[in-house]
Amino acid sequence: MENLLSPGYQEMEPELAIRLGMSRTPVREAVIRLSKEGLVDVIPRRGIRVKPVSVEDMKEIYELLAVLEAEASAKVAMLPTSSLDLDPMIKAVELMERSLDQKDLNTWAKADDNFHRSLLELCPNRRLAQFVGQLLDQAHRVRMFTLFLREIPYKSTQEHWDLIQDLQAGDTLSVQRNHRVHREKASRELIKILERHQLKRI
Amino acid sequence: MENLLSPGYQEMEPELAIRLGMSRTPVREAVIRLSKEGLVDVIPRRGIRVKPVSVEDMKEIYELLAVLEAEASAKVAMLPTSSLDLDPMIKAVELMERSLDQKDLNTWAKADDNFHRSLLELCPNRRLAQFVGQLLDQAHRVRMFTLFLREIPYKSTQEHWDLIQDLQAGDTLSVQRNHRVHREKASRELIKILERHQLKRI
DNA sequence: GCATTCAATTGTGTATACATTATTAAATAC
DNA sequence: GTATTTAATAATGTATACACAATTGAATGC
Repeated sequence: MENLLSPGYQEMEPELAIRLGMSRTPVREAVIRLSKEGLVDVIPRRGIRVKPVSVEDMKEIYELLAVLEAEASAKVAMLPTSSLDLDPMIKAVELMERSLDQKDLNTWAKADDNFHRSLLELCPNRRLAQFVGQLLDQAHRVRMFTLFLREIPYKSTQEHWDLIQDLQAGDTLSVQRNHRVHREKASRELIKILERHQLKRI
Repeated sequence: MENLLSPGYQEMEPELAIRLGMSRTPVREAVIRLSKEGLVDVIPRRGIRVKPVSVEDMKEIYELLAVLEAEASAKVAMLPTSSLDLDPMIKAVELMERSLDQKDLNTWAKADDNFHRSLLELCPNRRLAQFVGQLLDQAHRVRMFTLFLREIPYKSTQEHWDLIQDLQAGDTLSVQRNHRVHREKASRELIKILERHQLKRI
């Protein structure tokens, strides 16, 4: 359903339409949407290009995730516990644990993504949630790519449990700090891998 | 160039096309773009609606502006002073002062907007800058509306000079705190006006 | 041989036409 | 008279067609 076209891939509107078996109209409309989401570039008369995500891009994205997810967490922690359904997040972390046991990194990554998106659903600031969702989309390809190049993320699971506990306790400041640290750590590791493997653009 | 259609205004694609004197295709494409920017809603079979901005929306927007503009300022303050061109910002504040002397609030508002957007241009995190730009767009209509309902913003000018000084001094933490406080203050005043005048949606 | 201009090809933007689906209104049955 | 079903209307999504603009290549002039 995604990632069918490689990064850097570039072709013109009419060719894309033929490849996708539809007319130019829906292709154009999809391209407008995708370019607004920052996933493709439209270079007039040169074609539509699947945006390769650079190391610099990942630094930008994770810098924003650190600030904004932490903010979102804090907002969620401020909600009355009665109206909080943390079940999806708990289920996600349980799946992370199980898949890690079986060394099924793909499932782990999906569960991790699920955890973060479930948290966003609880965030009352919808603009915040929606923008963070876009950032996660943009980072997705690179995360998938580095998934098998990184160490197995045993420690990460505990960090997620900690966030859940903070939310249950309604500890605004703690969850904000922990989430921020969580992303800053992830960022450092990711950048390290990208630079070690000379993966300038993915 | 903007604000031709009132908030809450709603009509179908074909009617919009006739009103704008063009075919449905460019209308559709514009609507897709505008909906991605959060300025209109597409309600299938009911029409395209110019999004009225509610008090809740403004709370969301200013909450994000407080965090993100402060972050952007901090990033700018971390840049080497040599590569920093603060001239547009200085010019903007000077214009704010002059227009305030002449009680020309429209010019003041434009200069104020210019100040904040000039700062964004300096921010190396382009995603951050672009998203904050969108938030400013969304808040624009309400700001214009409340412009003549608020007190004349004499104090605001000094706050802007302070930010410039922080940037010149490269004082990351100070500019971050000051910018955040600046927006939080603006937010409180705006919300107060909206609630006092019962302006639920603009 | 190089540069400039003109023509041909091709991509983009816009218009129009068509098919599909949803909603509303009308008609019939209970 | 009300409810359910069907038909008509109208909006959306997609396809096609056309006009314009830009780029590339060829041809001619210097």
